[in-house]
Amino acid sequence: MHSDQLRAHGLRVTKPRLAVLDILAAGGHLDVDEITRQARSRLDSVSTQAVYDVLGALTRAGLARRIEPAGHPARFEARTGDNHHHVVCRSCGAIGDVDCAVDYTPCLTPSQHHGFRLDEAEVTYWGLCPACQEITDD
Amino acid sequence: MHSDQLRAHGLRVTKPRLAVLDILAAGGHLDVDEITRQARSRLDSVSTQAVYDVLGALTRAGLARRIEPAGHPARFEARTGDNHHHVVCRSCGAIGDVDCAVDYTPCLTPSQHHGFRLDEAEVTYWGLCPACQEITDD
DNA sequence: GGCTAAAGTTGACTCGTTCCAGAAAAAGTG
DNA sequence: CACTTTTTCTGGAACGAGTCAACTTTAGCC
Repeated sequence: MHSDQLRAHGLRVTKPRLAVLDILAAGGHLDVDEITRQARSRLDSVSTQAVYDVLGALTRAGLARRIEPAGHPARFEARTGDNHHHVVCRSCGAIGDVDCAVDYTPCLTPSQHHGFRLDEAEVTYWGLCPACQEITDD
Repeated sequence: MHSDQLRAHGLRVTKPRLAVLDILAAGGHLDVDEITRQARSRLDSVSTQAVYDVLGALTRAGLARRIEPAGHPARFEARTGDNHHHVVCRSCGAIGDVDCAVDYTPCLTPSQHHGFRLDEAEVTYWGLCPACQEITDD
């Protein structure tokens, strides 16, 4: 149950949180608007702020992951723990998952690090999704 | 001369464009604010809008590259043509360059592409820059 | 030098997001 | 069950980054 997940991370179990967690668990990369809409269809009502709060809490707890593709509103996905990456459509912002291409993460070991203490390597593939290709091609 | 670069890309040579191109050529990863400030110190005056327009034109022409780290304002760098990546400080947004770790770009050939037509692979390393480490550590 | 399209100016405005206050409602604890 | 603390609510205001639109200026070409 998702309630256990919440408790395990020291978060209180509330309806909005369960709803959002449920929505994210269903898969996909949703923006705040979409999450809010879906949450409202499950509960009688949820405030926009509550959704932002919940997403913030889940992200901090590591139960959700925030994806912020340049030029598009932020999206969230259930964090599966694996180190996967994303394909983003330049035109509509659609997102797809991509497993790390190589076994060993070439990612986390850059040649130079300028003294930075690194904690994550993010890979984003940019292109056009099938739907947007059709529109552009015609 | 930078005027030639502009002309070569079909762009008219104007004072704001030369100034911005000059500033970028000096190196670094600057945000619009900083570019505007530097441009104003070279010219009598430049509108914020003009700076955005110029940066847009330069980016479209391939003379500049836009970097947009999640949670930080966009930054621009002179495009050197090589396929390098960036280290970004989570705290202050400072950016450093990193050459592609591997010779063959493992980057551009993800295992799955969901039908997307890809044109770029972006790698961002997240961490704390030396300065911010000190503040956090203490 | 004069013409025309491209580039710049100005100011209002959008968008996604955050913050704020105070009141109400739940959740966990003893 | 009563109590304390967290979370949520309503609603509004504010934010920074960036965009739009109408008008003026300027670069490049004859």
